[in-house]
Amino acid sequence: MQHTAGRRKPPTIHDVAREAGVSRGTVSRVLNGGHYVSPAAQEAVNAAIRRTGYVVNRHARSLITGRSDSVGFLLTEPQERFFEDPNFNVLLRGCTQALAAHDIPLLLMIAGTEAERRRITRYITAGHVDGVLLVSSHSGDPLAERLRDAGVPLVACGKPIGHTSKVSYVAADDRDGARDMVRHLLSLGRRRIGTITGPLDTPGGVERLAGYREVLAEAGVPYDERLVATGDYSRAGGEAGAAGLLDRVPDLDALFVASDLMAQGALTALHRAGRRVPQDVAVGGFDDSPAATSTDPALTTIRQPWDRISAEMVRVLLAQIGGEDPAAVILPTELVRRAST
Amino acid sequence: MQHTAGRRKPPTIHDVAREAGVSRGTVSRVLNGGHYVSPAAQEAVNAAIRRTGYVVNRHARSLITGRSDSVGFLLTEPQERFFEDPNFNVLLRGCTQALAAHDIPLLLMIAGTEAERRRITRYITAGHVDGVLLVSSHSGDPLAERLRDAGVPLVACGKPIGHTSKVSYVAADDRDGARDMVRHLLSLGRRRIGTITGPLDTPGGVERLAGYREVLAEAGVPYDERLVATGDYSRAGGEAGAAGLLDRVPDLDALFVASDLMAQGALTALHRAGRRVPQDVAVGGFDDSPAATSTDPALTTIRQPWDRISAEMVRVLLAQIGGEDPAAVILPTELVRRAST
DNA sequence: CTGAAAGCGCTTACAG
DNA sequence: CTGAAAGCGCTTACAG
Repeated sequence: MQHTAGRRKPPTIHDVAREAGVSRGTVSRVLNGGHYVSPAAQEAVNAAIRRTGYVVNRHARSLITGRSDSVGFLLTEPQERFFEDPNFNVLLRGCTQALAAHDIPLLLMIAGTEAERRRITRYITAGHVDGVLLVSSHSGDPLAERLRDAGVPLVACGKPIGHTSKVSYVAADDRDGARDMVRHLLSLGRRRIGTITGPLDTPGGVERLAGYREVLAEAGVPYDERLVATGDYSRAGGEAGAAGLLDRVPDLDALFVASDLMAQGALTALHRAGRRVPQDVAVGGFDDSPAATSTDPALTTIRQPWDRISAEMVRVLLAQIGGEDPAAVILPTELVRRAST
Repeated sequence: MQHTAGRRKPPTIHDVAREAGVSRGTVSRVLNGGHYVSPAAQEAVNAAIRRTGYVVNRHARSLITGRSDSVGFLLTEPQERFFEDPNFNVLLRGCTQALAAHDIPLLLMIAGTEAERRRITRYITAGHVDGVLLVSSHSGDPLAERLRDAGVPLVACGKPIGHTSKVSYVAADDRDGARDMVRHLLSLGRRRIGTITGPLDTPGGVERLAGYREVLAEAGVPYDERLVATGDYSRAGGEAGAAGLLDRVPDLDALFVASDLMAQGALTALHRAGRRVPQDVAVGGFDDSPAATSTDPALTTIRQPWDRISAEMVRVLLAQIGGEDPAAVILPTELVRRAST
C-alpha cells in the first residue's frame, strides 16, 4: 500500500508497557481509571504514553467490553424538514459538543424512508452504538418502541405522544410557553387572537394549543374554532394557515404561531393581505430559532433552551447507558419580545 | 446488568457457521465478497445468516483489517456560522445519505476552537475514521495539511487556497457562476453594479470577485473600487456591506452578493434605505440556499449543485481510501431567476 | 473450494 | 499492587 505510506502503524499498549517497564495489564489498568496501580507505575505509564503518543484502539476495546463508546443521533424526519428547520441544526450541534466533552463520537443517522429505518434499526440493535438520541417531531413513530424493546438506551427530544412507558425524554415546557405568549398578547389589549398549531400528532402541536385555550379561558375570552388553524411546522404551512384565518376572521388582531418558521410564513400572508405587523396584527412565534431574527419585523417568540435541551439529552442518555433508569426532563421557556408584537 | 436484560447477545460468525454446517472461515469469505466459495456453501451461509439474524461485529472486523469503515465529517467553523448557514445543513445531509448507500456511518466532528482541533486531530490520526470530509470556508486551515501529512485520506469542500499539493476537493465553478450572474445583471441594462464579496481568504470570496471583474471588463464597464465591499458570508455582513455601498454610490442599480445569506442582509439595508428591489436595485445572490426563497422578493441566485457536490465528495473520498490518487472535481452552476432581478 | 490456526489490540478475572 | 493468560469476534494466509 504505497498510498497509506504516510500512515505509520500506531503504538499499541504493548509498546507502552515495554517503554514503562510494566506489563500490559498494568497499562490497561492505568487507562481504565488507575485502580489497583501504585503511584510509581502510574507515573511510569503516563510518561510512556506521552512519549509514544499512544492512543487507545477503540475497536479492540469495544470488542471486549461489548460497548462502542459512540452514540447515535437519529433523525426520523422527511428530508425537507431537516433542511428547512434550523432547530435540528442547533440541537445536533449542541449534542455533538456535549458528547465531545466526554470524548464520545456522534454518529449521524437519518431515516427518512421505511427502508432506511429498517437498515438503521438493524445497525443499532447490532450494538454499533451504545445509545440513541432520537429526534423526530412526529411521534406515532414505531422506531422508538422497536429500539426500546430491543433494550437500546434512548432519549427522545420532546415527549413521545401516547408515551405510556419507560422512554426518557427532554422537552421544553410547551404548554407553559404557549401560556406566556397568549398572556402577552392579551396584555397588549388584543382579543381576537388566532393560532396556527403544529401537527396534532406532535407534543408541540397538542400542548401549545392547550396552553392557548387555557389562557383564553382564564381571561374569559370564549373559544372560537374559526380562530384555530392546523399547521405542519413548515413555512408554507404557516402561510396557508394565516391566509385561511384571515379569510374566516378578517378582524383578527393577534396570532400565536406554534413555530418561528410558520410565523415567517404567516408574516408573508399578512403582508400580502395588507395587514401591518404589529399595528393591525401582533404576531408571536415559538422556538427563538434563527428564523426569528431574520424576519421583518423580527419575531417576538418563546425561547426553547436548546443548549440545555441538548446537554440534558446527553446527560440522561449517558446515565442510562451507565445503568440508570429512564427519566423525563422538562425545561422552562422564556418570552423574548421583539418587534412583531 | 438488569438494565441491559432486553439486549440479548447477538449471534456471531460461529453461530452462523454451525447453522450452515461450514467453518467460520467460509462464512467470512461469503461475508467478504464470496470469492473461493462454492455456490452450495454460499447458499447455506446466506440462509443461516437470515435465520440467525446475524450482523457483522464491526469492532472485530476493524481490529483485524485496521480500517474503521466509518468516515468523519469535519467542520472547522465557528459555531455561529454553522447555525446560520443552511449550506452546511444541506451538505451534511447529502454526505450522510451518500455514505449510507455504502453502509458507512458518518461521524460528525466539530472543531471550532484550537483545543477541539487538537483533540480531533489526535482522534483522526489514531485511525478512528478511514477518511475525512473537510468542510470549512476558510482555508489557511492548518488542519488540512496536518491531516494530509499524516496520510489521512481527505476531501475538501471547495478549493483550498494556496493549495499547492495533493489535496482532493470538490467545488462548484465559482468564477463561472459569478460571470453568469453579472452577465444577467448587465442584460437587464444595469451598469452601476456593486458587489459584496465573501472573505478574501476563501475560494468563494476570491473567485466570485474575479468573475465579476472579468465580465465587467469584457463589457467595457470600468472597474470602480467603491463598488466593492468585502463581506463575511453572514447576514449581518451583507447588511453592513450594502449600507456602505449605498453611502459611497447612491446611484447603484444592481448588486451581486456572493452568498444568499449576505443578500438577505443586503435586502434589509436596501429596504431601510428606501430602495425598491428590483426596480431601483436588482439583487443577485449565490448558493440557492433555502434563504433564497424566504426573502421578499425571492432571490435570483446561482445554484450550487449541493447534491452532486456531496455525492462527489463521498465518491472521491472512498476512491482515495481504496488507494486511488487525489482528484479535483469542478461542477457547473446554474442561474436561477426569481423576483429580485 | 475449504478448514484449522494464528493473530488483530485490548480487558479482566485469576493467582500471587 | 502486578503479571500471565484467556478470550472478545473476526479475517487471512496456509495447507490441503
